[in-house]
Amino acid sequence: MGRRSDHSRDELFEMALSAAREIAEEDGLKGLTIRRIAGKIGYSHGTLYNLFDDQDELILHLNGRTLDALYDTLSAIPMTGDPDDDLLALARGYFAFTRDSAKLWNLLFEHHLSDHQPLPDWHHQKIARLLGLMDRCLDPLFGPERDAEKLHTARVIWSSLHGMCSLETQRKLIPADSIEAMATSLVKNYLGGLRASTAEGADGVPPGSGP
Amino acid sequence: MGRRSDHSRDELFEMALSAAREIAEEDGLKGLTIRRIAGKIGYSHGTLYNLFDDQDELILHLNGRTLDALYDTLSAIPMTGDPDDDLLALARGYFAFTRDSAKLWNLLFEHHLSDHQPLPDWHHQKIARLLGLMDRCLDPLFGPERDAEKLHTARVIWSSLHGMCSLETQRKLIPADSIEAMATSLVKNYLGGLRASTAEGADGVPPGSGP
DNA sequence: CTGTGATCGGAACGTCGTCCCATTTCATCG
DNA sequence: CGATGAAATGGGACGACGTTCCGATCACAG
Repeated sequence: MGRRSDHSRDELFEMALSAAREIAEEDGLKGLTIRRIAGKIGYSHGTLYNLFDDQDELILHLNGRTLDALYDTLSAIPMTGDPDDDLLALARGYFAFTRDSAKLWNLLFEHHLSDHQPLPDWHHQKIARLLGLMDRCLDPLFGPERDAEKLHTARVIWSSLHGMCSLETQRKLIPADSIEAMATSLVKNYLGGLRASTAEGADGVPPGSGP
Repeated sequence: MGRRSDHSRDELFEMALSAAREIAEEDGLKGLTIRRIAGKIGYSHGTLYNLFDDQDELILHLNGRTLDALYDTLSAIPMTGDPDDDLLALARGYFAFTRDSAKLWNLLFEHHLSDHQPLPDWHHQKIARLLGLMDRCLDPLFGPERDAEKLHTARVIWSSLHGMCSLETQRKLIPADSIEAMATSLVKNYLGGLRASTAEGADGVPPGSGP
């Protein structure tokens, strides 16, 4: 019953998160119990409380791993330098990830910290890193002196793609459209409108769209 | 212990959903337990199982009420006939709703039926009704013979707005941009690009858009 | 070899969803 | 009016959950 030297503390940490990932991939948040994770790695449930403060923190770390995996997937996509093509390539990679790891990706949004506690900084940085990938695609469209607009544009596109994935995985956008087609339409026309309005010196308002 | 005629079955149904709504508004999904709902309306927890199959079905009905409330809010917004203005008015109404009823709106997406069971038809119809509001805004942009493109456009915008709300309420889009500004940018430029591409006969939105 | 501190297993507690059933009440019929 | 059956209600029971706690046990320093 006492101390076992089967695994180091770090190994245990990894084993727990790995087991949690497998359970979440299979049964989602509902099946992700402390006791089941502990059973899967051959330890008692009390032991997990030596590694994590509570269930929330465990899931937070699992979500961190999911964000890392998404970043690894997207950052491996080759960029061509064409904003439209590159954004769509990222979108396709994103969609593929949310489909292959649907339950894991859903966990990112199903799980909340209680009392509207803010997420830790390292979590926000993982998100910012993902947004940075989109941001870089837009470099050719915006000069280096227009960083704020570029970031704004990246956020609009990122949020929009997120919404498409969210509604698709929950099957709440029927009759189902192809989200690939939706993303294509979004990128082509949104960037098209953006190019037109900035080319004519307007402020985001395309000419001829006034009341 | 026995039958009470304090309330009819329908009254009980309404009382339960109303109590559930108040609890969800305060404590979200975590606090939404059968026992707490029952306690709030002065009945035992067993009684709720005469009204609902299980917790999932209760939440499903609560979510239905939330969709109804959202529809009532949005359909009361006066329309001008200008697609840009009307879509933005709907977006602002949507944003206001998701902020005022944040926990209730989150419940729409935190809660899943197990085993990827499809949502009931009446639920899908409530969503379709909301989408219809966006669809009607786009009437001036698309002739009556281009219904498919119009619906496609409505879905792109609806999904995008949803993504913005989703990331905002979860504070997962920091540093926070104003989603009102994001929505304005989206609608102006996306519709602008759409107008430009269709005016030039390009295929920004191919009819029957498939790969 | 001995002490000490970290680590582990598992009991305990309160809560949960769900099932079950004796009990009570209402509506209907004789 | 009184009996009868159906519907509804309260609450016990069960297994599972998150979390806390503590005695038992082991690794390691001295």
